[in-house]
Amino acid sequence: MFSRTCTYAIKTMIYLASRRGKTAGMVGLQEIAEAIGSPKAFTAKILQQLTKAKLLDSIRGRNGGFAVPEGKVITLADIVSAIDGDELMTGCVLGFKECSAQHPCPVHHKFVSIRDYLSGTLNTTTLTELQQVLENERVFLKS
Amino acid sequence: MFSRTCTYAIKTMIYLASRRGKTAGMVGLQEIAEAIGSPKAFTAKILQQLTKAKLLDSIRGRNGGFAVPEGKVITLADIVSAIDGDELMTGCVLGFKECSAQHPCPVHHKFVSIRDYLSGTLNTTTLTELQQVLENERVFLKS
DNA sequence: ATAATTAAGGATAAACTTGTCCTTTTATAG
DNA sequence: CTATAAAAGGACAAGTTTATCCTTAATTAT
Repeated sequence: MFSRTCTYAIKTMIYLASRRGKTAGMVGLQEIAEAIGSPKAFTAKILQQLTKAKLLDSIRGRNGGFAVPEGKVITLADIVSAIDGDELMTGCVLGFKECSAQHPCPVHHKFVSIRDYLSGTLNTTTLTELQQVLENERVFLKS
Repeated sequence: MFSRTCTYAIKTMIYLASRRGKTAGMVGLQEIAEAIGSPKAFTAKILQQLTKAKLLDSIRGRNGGFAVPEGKVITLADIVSAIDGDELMTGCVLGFKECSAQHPCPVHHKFVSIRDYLSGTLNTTTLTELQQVLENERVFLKS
């Protein structure tokens, strides 16, 4: 469903959301990679992408690191879109460019509601919400 | 969502289902690849996989080819499972092995119903049904 | 029997994703 | 200022998916 890169991105964002408020400063790459169990150097690249997409703030140098921008509402759709693009949310499951209700692929009508349901969930699920799940329940970010 | 290989497999199966009955004999690789717009040699490998998974019959030599076994009910789940495995239908979207209702990842409760809806659709959608869609409507298998 | 046709299967290549390493840039502590 | 710490960025390596090519095996028409 999502690329592995995207799952790292989602975990990263949830972790950083859960640290927002608790820490004054920024959270470093090292800590993030340990918290979500991801390869450090690869995670650095993903953090760059998220930063370029304005989903994270970053500061270089001593005491630098990453943080979710204060006050910004971020959804799962924002993250997925930044990393995997929105093919999953808007494209045809068989990969046809011209697939539509008027000119459908054979499975179009079977999948359009699944895609909309998925898309709706991604668009309405916020980081804040997921951060609360992580805090309030017996929930993990790393195996 | 699905691998490209899997989309070729689905298109192949729908095409062969639509040819079932209409032709006495088997349908050859060449015709299949043209009908669904896929690379011929690669499609050959996929046909092998589908045959090994018992989703297709194959016959070698002159007048040989492939066909959907007569009388067999095949669902999208059968095809997806044979090609991509069932991670999509049963696994955690973040890739955790130990994710469950009791021990959930942060997005588990958001995605479990999507996964079940998707899984339900795959399991209940039959080739026969899709073949009829292809025949009765203005539907295409190739761009 | 022989030639022609077609799927099966092995080896290899191209493209993309995932992952590492090293250098450069930026910022801060001392 | 200088040394240290951290992100940015480029180059490269490993792994996986997608795709091609060629040989082998099986079947049939002649």
